[in-house]
Amino acid sequence: MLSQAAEDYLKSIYKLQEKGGKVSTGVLAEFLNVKPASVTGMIKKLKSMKLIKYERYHGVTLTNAGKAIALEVIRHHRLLELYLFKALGMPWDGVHDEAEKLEHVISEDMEARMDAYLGYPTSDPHGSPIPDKNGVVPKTASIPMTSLQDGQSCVVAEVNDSDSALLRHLGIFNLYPGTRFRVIEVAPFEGPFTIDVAGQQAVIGREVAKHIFVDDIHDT
Amino acid sequence: MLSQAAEDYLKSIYKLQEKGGKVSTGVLAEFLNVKPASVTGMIKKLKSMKLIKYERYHGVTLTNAGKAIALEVIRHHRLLELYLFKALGMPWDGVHDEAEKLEHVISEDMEARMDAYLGYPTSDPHGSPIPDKNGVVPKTASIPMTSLQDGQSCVVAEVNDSDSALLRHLGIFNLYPGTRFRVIEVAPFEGPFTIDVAGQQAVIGREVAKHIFVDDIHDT
DNA sequence: TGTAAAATTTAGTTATGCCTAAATATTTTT
DNA sequence: AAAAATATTTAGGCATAACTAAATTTTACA
Repeated sequence: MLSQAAEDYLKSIYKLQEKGGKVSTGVLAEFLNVKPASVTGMIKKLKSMKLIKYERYHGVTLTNAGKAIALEVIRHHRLLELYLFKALGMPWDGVHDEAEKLEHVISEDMEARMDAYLGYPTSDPHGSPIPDKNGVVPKTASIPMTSLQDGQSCVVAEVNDSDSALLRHLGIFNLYPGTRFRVIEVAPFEGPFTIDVAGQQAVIGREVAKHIFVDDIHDT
Repeated sequence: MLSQAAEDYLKSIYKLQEKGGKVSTGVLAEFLNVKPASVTGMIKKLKSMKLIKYERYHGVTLTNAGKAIALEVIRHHRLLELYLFKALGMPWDGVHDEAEKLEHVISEDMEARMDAYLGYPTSDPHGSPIPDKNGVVPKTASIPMTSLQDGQSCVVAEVNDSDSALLRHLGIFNLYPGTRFRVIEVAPFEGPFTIDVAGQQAVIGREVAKHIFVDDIHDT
């Protein structure tokens, strides 16, 4: 069995790899809140297990075996988030931390039971896709809210799940996945977004908007 | 935060202490499947944290602080067992292993939500009492099945939860907590018990009977 | 293109929690 | 009550996964 630390490394590499191909030691260290020297150590171990490809000073990528494990852990995490949200009524800003601990310890049987209970869902409470049991990730096609223009209407597709204060803030405006809103105005010079959510006006700063992804865009 | 290993030691000391007062290094080592030398090491650590009382060569007992932690872990375990059984439909011979891993990682919030969902239960699927959130353990007054006589009728109160093969075996005869059965015959010379469960006859060996505890006994 | 800055790796340390082997204390037996 | 058997502790090691400090490699720019 793989250690929790190793699973976290693989999961993190997967997430960072999605943006840019190779993942550097420094970026991974920053993401995992450890020192770069510690990352080098774990990298060697993961390489010896053939879970990553690695050359000194040149970053890492996952092998197929490594990717499979990363997706399994992500699947656990997202299924757990949705399960805790729906079955136990946990607030959407609380499920991430709980899932972060549980994802490493649940059995395949428990995974399957949650999956069935939830009706084989494809996304978690924050809109992130849930890989299926074969590691296939449902396709999503959302764009950052920051690229919206005045007058455009859209639906919240996904929000960053790791910052619970941000999630509480979005909850106040009802900005959950599935919620439609319309951009009233984008203030010039990288200013905030004034939007209309179900008749209510809200002002969303750039920093917040960066963490919101939307789709189904219409000009009005 | 206390390590999982430390929590397991405290939980084990609590369970062993229930039978005989002080817990010896050897008994604890056997129970935890580690070597006595390892136990000595952990004991020193727990003593320095004031969670146990200990004198070289003379066994350990829990302090109030240690007992509180032990009961918290046991509460997690038993709530989880019942939750997995009722909410996810896990078989009663599977919940122990899953709970064993989860008990160390769930939050107080999750504990409270499961407790509420289950209606503040007082016993788990194997009939073991669930300590309340203040560490108060519901009183039970069951006796070992091995002390039953011919013709006595009783109700299953509690069965040992850690041996899943045993639990599967009992499941075949419907010997769950709450099930009433009658002793038809106790074979002489430490022989097996022939019993009647809802009209069905079953033969239960001594070794199995040792793990079954019963109450509400009537002579018929 | 050479040098300074930045990133990364190596080397050596720490803490946990387990192990074996040897030493020591306690208990049982004769 | 001494010897033998049993239990426990000490001493020294190992693996994991983090750390700091120093050395090395890469990159960026002057």
